[in-house]
Amino acid sequence: MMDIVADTPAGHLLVVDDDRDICVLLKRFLTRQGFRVTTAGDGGEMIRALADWKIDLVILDLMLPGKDGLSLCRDLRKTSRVPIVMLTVMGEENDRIKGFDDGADDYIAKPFNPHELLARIKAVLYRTRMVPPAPRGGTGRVLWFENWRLDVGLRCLKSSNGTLVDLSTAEFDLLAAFVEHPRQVLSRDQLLDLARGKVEIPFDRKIDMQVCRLRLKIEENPKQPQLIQTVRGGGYVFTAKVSHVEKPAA
Amino acid sequence: MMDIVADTPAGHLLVVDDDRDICVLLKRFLTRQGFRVTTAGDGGEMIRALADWKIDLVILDLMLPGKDGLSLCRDLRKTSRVPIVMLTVMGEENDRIKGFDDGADDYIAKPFNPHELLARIKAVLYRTRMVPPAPRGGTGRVLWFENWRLDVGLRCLKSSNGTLVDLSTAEFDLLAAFVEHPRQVLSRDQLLDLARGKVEIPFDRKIDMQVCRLRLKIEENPKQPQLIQTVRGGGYVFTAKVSHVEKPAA
DNA sequence: AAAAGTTTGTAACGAATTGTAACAAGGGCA
DNA sequence: TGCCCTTGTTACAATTCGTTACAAACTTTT
Repeated sequence: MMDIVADTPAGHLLVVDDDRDICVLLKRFLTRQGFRVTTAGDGGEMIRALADWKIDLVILDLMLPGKDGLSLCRDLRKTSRVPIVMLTVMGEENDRIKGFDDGADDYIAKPFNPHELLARIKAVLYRTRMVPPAPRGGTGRVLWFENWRLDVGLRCLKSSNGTLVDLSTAEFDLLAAFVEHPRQVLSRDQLLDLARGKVEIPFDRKIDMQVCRLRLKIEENPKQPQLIQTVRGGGYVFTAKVSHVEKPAA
Repeated sequence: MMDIVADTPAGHLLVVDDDRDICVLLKRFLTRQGFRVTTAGDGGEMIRALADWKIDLVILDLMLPGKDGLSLCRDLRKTSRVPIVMLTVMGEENDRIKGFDDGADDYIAKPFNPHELLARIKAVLYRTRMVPPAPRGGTGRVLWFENWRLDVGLRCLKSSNGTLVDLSTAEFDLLAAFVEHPRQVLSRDQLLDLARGKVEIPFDRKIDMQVCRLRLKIEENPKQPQLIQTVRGGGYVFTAKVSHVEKPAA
């Protein structure tokens, strides 16, 4: 259950399509645009996802194995007010209109232009007022330290030579906590709180491990760490100078 | 030769398209917009251009004679991080999305609005351009005394011959306290305070131990200490002459 | 749904660091 | 010199941290 608290995405989308490729590509694209994306291959998975998460918008393929998208759309509307964008296939004009009839908030024909889909998603989200239309101020935060560029919105870390460093969620959150509180000694409890957003019960050594792993990825020489230094009996400090850069709205 | 300057997002673009007209038109337009533009008609020319110049962004047509744009895109991504904007033809929707999958940073469908292309180029350049990291600020305080160089920012101590002396955190802090208060008699309480930032309760002999250990590491002859001298009944004094040096921006 | 691959958390061991105790050494003063 | 007091040093014990190995929890693939 990955729960991201540090920087909430623009919204949580659910893509329902039986074509795995489409799911993957859409997930990648929309994630890059700042959304959190969950995918489902059929109606069952969709129901489950909707039960498990608070979904802001559903992108629903018209043709699905088992129960088709239209019926799902209808069903959904009976039980929920979640906005729906239907994916239809070029030429199925009738179905398209039916899609509207059956409660979809918008539709888009496959093959589609991802940017157009994005625009529709934003428009629907805006209309339904679930989420502010543009990514909020914090989303585009980009931070520099040493030779690193940390894009909080995109949740990625690049070296200045351009190589992308692969950080897991937990690693990213921890690093973000450090970078956003440079030159402060952060106790393990504080770090746990900052990185997970939760106050965990017992004194743990999770953080130690996490720090160790993080150091392996971002320190030149992990044995003599420059960025994350340990304060015996206190916690850890991030010692680099951090410069903030505000990314303009896309 | 390229310039990394802040005034304009201008840069050196490489347009790869087998359609000579497109190349010419794009070159004219983009040049007017302040970019330096090189064109290539196929993959071979592209490779050569990339070798000859420092290209900031590649505009790559999807359909090319010989090796097509997609494979080129993939290849390029393996060897370089240069941003890529793909040109696709309306209707090649699958390829379009695949372009994303294969590492393009953005794409635009032909026929396109030049201004839209311009906007995409700028956006990609902004997203991907690496700004040199900010120099480390005042934290780079460096202090000299005798034959030693104490880098407070890097928390390391070097001998003038370059050998690095390995100090533990507590040792470093204690030394820093001394070096930053030269020629002052510092009581044990003061030292405790300066080095740990805390006022500890009972009178201890911790400091004595630390001083002893520090002397072993930095004194030529620990039995007859020159740098840290003890003041009987008072504490310790750091007697060396200290010169401050502000570290230049890296 | 099983399997393979990731990521995260636990346990444990070893190493480094720091504090305590004990005693030796040295200084000042009668 | 001999006695008290302070400091230096050694030995040892107690923390604390880094890291490896492994298990549990999740994800993604098949």
